[in-house]
Amino acid sequence: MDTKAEILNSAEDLFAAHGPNATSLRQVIGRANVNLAAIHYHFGNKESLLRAVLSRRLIPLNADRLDLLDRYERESGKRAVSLPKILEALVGPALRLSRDPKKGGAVFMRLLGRCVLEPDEKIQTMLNHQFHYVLERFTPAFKRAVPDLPPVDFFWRIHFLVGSMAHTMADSERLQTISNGLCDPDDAEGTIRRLVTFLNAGLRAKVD
Amino acid sequence: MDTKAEILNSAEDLFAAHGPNATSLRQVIGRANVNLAAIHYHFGNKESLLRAVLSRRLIPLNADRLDLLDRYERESGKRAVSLPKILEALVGPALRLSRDPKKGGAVFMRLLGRCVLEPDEKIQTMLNHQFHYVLERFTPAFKRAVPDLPPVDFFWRIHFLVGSMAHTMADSERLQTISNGLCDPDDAEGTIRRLVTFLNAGLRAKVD
DNA sequence: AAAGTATTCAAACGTTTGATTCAATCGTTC
DNA sequence: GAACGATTGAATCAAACGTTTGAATACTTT
Repeated sequence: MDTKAEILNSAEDLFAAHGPNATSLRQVIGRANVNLAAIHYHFGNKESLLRAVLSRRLIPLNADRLDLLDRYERESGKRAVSLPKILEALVGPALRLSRDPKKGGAVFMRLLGRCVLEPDEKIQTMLNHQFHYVLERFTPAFKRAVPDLPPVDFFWRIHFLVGSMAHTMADSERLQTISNGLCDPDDAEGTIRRLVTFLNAGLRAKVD
Repeated sequence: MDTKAEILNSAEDLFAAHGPNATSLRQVIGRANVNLAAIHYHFGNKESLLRAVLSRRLIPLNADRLDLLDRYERESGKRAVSLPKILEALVGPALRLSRDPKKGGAVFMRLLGRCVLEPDEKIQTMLNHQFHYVLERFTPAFKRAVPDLPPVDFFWRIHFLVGSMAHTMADSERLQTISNGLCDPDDAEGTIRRLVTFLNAGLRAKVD
């Protein structure tokens, strides 16, 4: 039973560092100190292994997002939840992953961001399946918070939002490079605050 | 000499559709109807082929961006160029690629977006080398347009900007899916207008 | 037309990949 | 402790990968 967890942890690390497709199963077993056949015994194939790596953290993460939105909606009573709070419920749990090693830490956050931006169709459908019902719950909340935004522009801005969020999750090391170390990606709360501020303004922008 | 162009076009198509690493040279020669060795004869190896595919379009693109910024700066005289114009000079030429098949069209736009978001280090350094001097010219313009923004927040917001822009270039098909066909990614000017509006508001947001 | 260079071709190279096999070993249950 | 299913081990599979080779063909120059 330990073997299974070792494989998951090793795969998570390597998938996050080089991408799932650029990681071989032999690299995974190397770091996990297990036999190659163990992967196929416990997970069947590489695709299912990736699915398992993602699900382990993604299901609780999405639950966190929905719980947070629920809480904010309860607190607001009949009034619409404010846009920053909705954004906080969407991106907060994702970016706070990096602070909690039990939820995967910065490693899983990067993996998730990379998978969102990954061209591979199998990975896409894998994630869409998990993300669809999250977006379904958030969409009405967004529409209440910015009621004057035409649906077309709304979807476009959600698209821009996903890009910023995923890129921030996937590769904030690059930010450290271009800013000459000025920005600190490990400061989760600072990142969340800045991203929410940015997205809030972008989503509210007057349509022209 | 035709062979070389056929290889470039085929590689561009396939790299854009599935990512460079997920595309084999045998797929490339299949679409190009040339011999496998022709790739190594003309380009040396796969990495150099990708470099050639990118450079062919990227060098003119970045020149367009700098030209546009130059023009706006001339028009503004001593005053700072307005933020929407700077953004237009940065994202406009990139998103207008999709309208001009001679510059690579939507295919190259997607490839470029995907390479920006690609984890592979070789691709990263390849692009950074080309993008560095662009950012170097745009940074002072940005700082003049939003002078009250602290440097830390400035870099963070550029990071968010890159995420939105690259994601929009790489995968606006997804937008068509989640919007049920409501949004039209082929409308380049509409996309530019919406992205500039979004980014302009996000960059101007009051720091809290 | 001959010589010389540039290009194309089929074939093979050595490696790596995900997956499979089957015997050996472990842990539990009777 | 014998019997049993669950798990691990070493070895191997066919397929695909990027790259290389050397002979064959096309093109240019003389």
